[in-house]
Amino acid sequence: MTPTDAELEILQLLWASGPSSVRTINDELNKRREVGYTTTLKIMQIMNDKGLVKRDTNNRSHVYEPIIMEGNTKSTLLNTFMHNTFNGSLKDMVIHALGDGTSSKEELEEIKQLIDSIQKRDLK
Amino acid sequence: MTPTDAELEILQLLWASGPSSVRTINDELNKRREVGYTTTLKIMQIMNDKGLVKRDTNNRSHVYEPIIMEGNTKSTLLNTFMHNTFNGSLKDMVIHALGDGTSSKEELEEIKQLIDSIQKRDLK
DNA sequence: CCTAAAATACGAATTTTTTCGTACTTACAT
DNA sequence: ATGTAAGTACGAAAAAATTCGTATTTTAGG
Repeated sequence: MTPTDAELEILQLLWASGPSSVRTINDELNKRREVGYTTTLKIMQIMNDKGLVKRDTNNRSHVYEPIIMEGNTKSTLLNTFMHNTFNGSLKDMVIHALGDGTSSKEELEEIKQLIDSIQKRDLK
Repeated sequence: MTPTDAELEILQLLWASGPSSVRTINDELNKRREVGYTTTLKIMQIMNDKGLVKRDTNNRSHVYEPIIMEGNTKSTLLNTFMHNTFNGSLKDMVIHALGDGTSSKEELEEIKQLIDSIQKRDLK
């Protein structure tokens, strides 16, 4: 199951901070924009129903924790997006990502090294 | 204005094939999945209202043509996605795109060359 | 024990996007 | 001229995602 946008935003916080209460997450969200507490609560309950997270209900304030893995989830989302937008062409996507001139020298160099390390890995 | 998923799918066809009638586009879509003619018509009318395309109504069968540019549109979509999913980190995104081992040797090589050409370009 | 603060539960309203039915129009072949 | 095939127009239903109000529950402090 793949998360919606609102769910993804919360998952990112959970992945970054570890198990958290609704209060904590809602406070984080409200640093960015105004969101009602029950809105955040509801989304997190839905995520629980869907099996994206699990929760510990032992204490009054429930603690939510991601079940789905960050890496897998992002790869799936990326594949879907790449398919929809770039007809599945990684190269096309990279052209658009790098080609607008906003990438720094360092960033380009880093990415080349990244590819090198993948190529070395694949040899083994 | 950025297109929805259904709009993007149609835009891709228009970008690829040039100005087209609703009939043509709907036929293309139906090679992939079943879509009602009036559904396609409606989306294309909405796109016209939004200013994503323009249309020539001189003939009975109207001919639609994209107004928004393919490159710009895809870059915008990519930026939004990268922001939502990878916290704006191009490097993280590339890691996920390349790291799952599904990229061929050739593809990796091509992308390295792509980066090289960008680096050369940026020197000038 | 009682109250207030802070949670959860849950239905429902809203918003956005997609899909489609129906009415109307146009062009053409007979 | 007229029937039919192929369009367009448009409202509204359906589906998906988000937001929130209100009722209820829980807990800690006085």
